[in-house]
Amino acid sequence: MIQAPLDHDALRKALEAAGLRSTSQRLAVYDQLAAMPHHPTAEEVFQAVRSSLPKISLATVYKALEALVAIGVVGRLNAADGAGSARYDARSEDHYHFRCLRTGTIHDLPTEFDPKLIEHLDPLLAEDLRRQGFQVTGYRLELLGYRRTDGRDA
Amino acid sequence: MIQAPLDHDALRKALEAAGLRSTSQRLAVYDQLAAMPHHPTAEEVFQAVRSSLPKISLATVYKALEALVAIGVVGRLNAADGAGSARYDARSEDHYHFRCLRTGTIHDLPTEFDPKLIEHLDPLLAEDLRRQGFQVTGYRLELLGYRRTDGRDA
DNA sequence: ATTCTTGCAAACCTTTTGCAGCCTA
DNA sequence: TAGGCTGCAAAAGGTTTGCAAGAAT
Repeated sequence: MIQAPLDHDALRKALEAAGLRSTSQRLAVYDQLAAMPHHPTAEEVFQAVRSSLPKISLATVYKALEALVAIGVVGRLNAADGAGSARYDARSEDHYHFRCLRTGTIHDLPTEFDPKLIEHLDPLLAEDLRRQGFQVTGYRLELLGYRRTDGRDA
Repeated sequence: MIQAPLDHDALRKALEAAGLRSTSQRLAVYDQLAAMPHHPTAEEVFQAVRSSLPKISLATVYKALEALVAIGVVGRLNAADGAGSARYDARSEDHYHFRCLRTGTIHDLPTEFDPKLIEHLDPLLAEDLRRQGFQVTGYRLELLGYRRTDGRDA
């Protein structure tokens, strides 16, 4: 099971530590995001959050997501191939994604394997890159394919 | 050195084989794209192509890029993290990218290493994924970091 | 009390589309 | 010649911004 989402106290502290205020909108956005298994778009988060905060606006959802990304408790994922909208992820640490080429949805991958993939990359390559002026600080691995249609997928 | 870009004859054949026509705009877009080392946005391609075809329109550049992606001679890369614009790549086969977190530019990585990374992924995981309904057909690996500022980068 | 945040609407940017005229096969 | 393609302009998403009123510290 992925990772325990932050509770309100932890999230309040994280916001506070960054000099940001903890508002009901930010908490609600985080809660809804953490509860959605397929990393949703801002619009999807908006629709979900309306159930608890009917008067929230889409702009506020964008701002809240931006704040959560800024403090590092939420990640923003790129769109399928440059088109469409961004997707958000309540996990902050490195992990892998599976992107369904049919629906565009993104799923978390179990991370029992290879948590430090980059250490396996050819050390010679790393040396080579450094020499060329590339300082590598992280990586992103995404598996592509098709998800059996049987439920949570659209 | 990466890969030889297609010459006009090869590109004409590729377009023809797909039932598409070879136009000066499509050839020019491909040429400019292949000549740019840091995978450019549609707008950047547009500006570059104007030097040879001053009356080309941005819409045509988008359509040409779409055609080139459709026949598989150009790849479309996702935007940095969901925001901004897509970037294009005149290479079609699997390879790796380095994304500069400062400028957003994307560079090709030398591919001397690990051309079949996915085969190294835990076979157990692959089995696990299949059981869960994920059919993996490809993957995307992107290194993130900072590029020494010394030239082609903005 | 002060400063940050919200919500609304308008602005913005990237990408797509409709259509008349042009060009390729 | 026929049908795809271009170029223009307008439309369509998705995301950001300006600002007055409201909320958090």
